[in-house]
Amino acid sequence: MTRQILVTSALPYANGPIHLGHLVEYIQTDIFVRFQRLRGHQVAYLCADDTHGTAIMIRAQKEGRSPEQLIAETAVAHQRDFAAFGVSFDHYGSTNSPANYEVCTGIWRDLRAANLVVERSVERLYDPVQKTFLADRFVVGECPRCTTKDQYGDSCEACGATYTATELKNPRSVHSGAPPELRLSQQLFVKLTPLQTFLTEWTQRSGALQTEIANYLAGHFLDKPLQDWDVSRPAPYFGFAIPDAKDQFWYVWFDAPIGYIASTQEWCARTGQSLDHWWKNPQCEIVHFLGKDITYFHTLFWPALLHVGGYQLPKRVQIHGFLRVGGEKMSKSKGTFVTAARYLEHLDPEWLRYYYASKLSSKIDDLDFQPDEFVGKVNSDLVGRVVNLASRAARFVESSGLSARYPDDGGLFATAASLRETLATAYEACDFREATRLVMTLADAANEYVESKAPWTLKKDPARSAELQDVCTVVLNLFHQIIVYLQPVLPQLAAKAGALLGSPCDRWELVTTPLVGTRIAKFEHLMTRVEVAKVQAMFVPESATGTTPLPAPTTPPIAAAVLSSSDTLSSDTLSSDTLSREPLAAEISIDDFQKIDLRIAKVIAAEAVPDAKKLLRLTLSLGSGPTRNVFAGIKGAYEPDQLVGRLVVMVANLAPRKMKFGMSEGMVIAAGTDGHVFLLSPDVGAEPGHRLH
RNA sequence: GGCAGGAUAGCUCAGCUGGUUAGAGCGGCGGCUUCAUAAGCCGUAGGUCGCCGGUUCAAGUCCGGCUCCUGCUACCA
Repeated sequence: MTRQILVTSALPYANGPIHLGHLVEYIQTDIFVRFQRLRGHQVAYLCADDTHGTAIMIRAQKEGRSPEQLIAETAVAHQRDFAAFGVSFDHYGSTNSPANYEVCTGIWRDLRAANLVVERSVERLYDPVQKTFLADRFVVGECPRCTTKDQYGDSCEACGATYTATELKNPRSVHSGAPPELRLSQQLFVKLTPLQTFLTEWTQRSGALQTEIANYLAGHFLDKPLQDWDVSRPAPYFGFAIPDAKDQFWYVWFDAPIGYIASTQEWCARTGQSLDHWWKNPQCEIVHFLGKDITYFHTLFWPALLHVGGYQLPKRVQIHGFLRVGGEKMSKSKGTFVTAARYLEHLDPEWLRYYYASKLSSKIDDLDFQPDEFVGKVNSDLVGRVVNLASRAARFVESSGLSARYPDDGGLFATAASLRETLATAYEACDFREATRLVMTLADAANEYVESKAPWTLKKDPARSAELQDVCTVVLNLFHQIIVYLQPVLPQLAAKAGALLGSPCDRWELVTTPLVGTRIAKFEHLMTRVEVAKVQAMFVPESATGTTPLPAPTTPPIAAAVLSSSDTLSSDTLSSDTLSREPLAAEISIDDFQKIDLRIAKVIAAEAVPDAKKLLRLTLSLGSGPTRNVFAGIKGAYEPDQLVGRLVVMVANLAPRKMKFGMSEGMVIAAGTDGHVFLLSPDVGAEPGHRLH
């Protein structure tokens, strides 16, 4: 049965660029969407920019232009980034559109008709310079309890006190610096208590929500009367003026989710469809993808609005966690706040799609980007196992094509085909980690098959050419199945593989029918390997280009240490003020220090490396155990002969590093910079193997 | 402060309603192979399942307490 599915990703705020954190959501949604399309279902994937609110208004003002100019520019950038990552929206709108105003007005009318709108006078903070009301977080001052400076208007990060913004000492607007005033504002509220029974029923029993979310709502909001929701903001405000209220605008969170409907309407108008067919049709499954930070809006207010407006409620709200990098929050100063654009300067978008897929489950857990793991997944899973299959087989059948009949493969093809329901279940549940894991077991089986049939041996015997063709037919068919299964994750790879095999990989059921008798195109690499250095290069601290000191690298210690071996030695000439030239790194714990195993080592042999400008090859002894081969960038400062026999300090547990001239199994500690390098020596008595504490 | 989650091999995670010697992938180590983008195959070592107590014939799994981590927190619940 063909399903009709409307899918949305949360609307990105038009106040900043798309970054790797956003992409967790858009890639996750896109994989789901492409999976459904692959299965032959009718899918509409909709999104839009979220354009209203104080933040955008203030920023545009600061930049001396209109909010419309700002959001127009952002819209272009956002859509360019999404396209680059293969996010396949059917339509991308804007909440600042006539369509959105129309839908907002309709729902507003329904709220009024249901008697759910009430007016109330509220005391609010006002910035007299910017002439705008201020949310609590736009007011800073000293904590009234502990007097810590620069605390926001709601709570103190130092002592944990909570208070209202008016209690701050020396309060000031973050926009203008002016002390805020208190002013009365007539605001409009949506009453939610009349909808409480409905919301309780829907959140707890519809099955649309993940269990954690249902529990959260039950224990936090639905256990007591829901508060009325303040949906208006006084002028000036960048947004839609409420048609039947003077100088009041809809709060951005009122019109933002309505943007889902408005975007659909624009798409329907463009393609000659009916909006009701998508939003008022019980047969249509509405699925929202969003981050956990906006759970509350999408699981209480939004269903309330839909309910009152007579729209279908979401069949499913799929909530995901946040992206972390190296176990920490993304940070601009640490360089881990990576925009989509910066990623694209260094790396292939399909790598990220696969990496995220391999980590995503339907849980709400945060997802941690780990550079080493990223490299491992791409190189080992995609290049080493999947793409390698085509690489191992395609060349043997470039002239002959595939066998006319599918040969006996011991049941491999049938087994892979029979996995399709299990895989479909995993994709359907957004358990992409499980899906990719299962596909990799198929790739393993296929590689074992190659090994057991040894086509390279068959090739040497012209009498066995038919057998060779059969083996390659099997391998390429297994490859084809794998690619079809991965198509939602890797659409570009699927397109390239389709061209190679002369058959598209665009329908799920293709995995049940072997390709036979077709020609195979000349083999070209389908995907390149990724190098660690390229991933590291992406993490550039924001301050790196300025004059502020570089913070300690957050990249894994291995990579950082490897970089340091060349960086410190190749940097500029010695400065008179060495400390300011290379400022102190961030503080570390004793545990951090103890990870580094520094040892006394004896130089057994030293020689210049031919063709290397700066390197000496050292053979180091730690007293016992095997000697270490270490390349050190000290050629300009030391003669090999003078080093033999002396003691040095080395990092003994540094991961071996493959260098152009061989493996380097450690790092020799030295001070100074290029041309002025000074090795460290212990006092008399220290022996090779001694650890430094 | 409140609330929702989490803690299982070096890393990322599976372990359903309690039931044989706790699993997978990656990484490590050893061997094999050379068709392939130094890719592949085989083998192997790693865990007092955060801590304490309880229920039970039986607990990673259930209950209580504790510790630590993470997130959310609207005009703050």
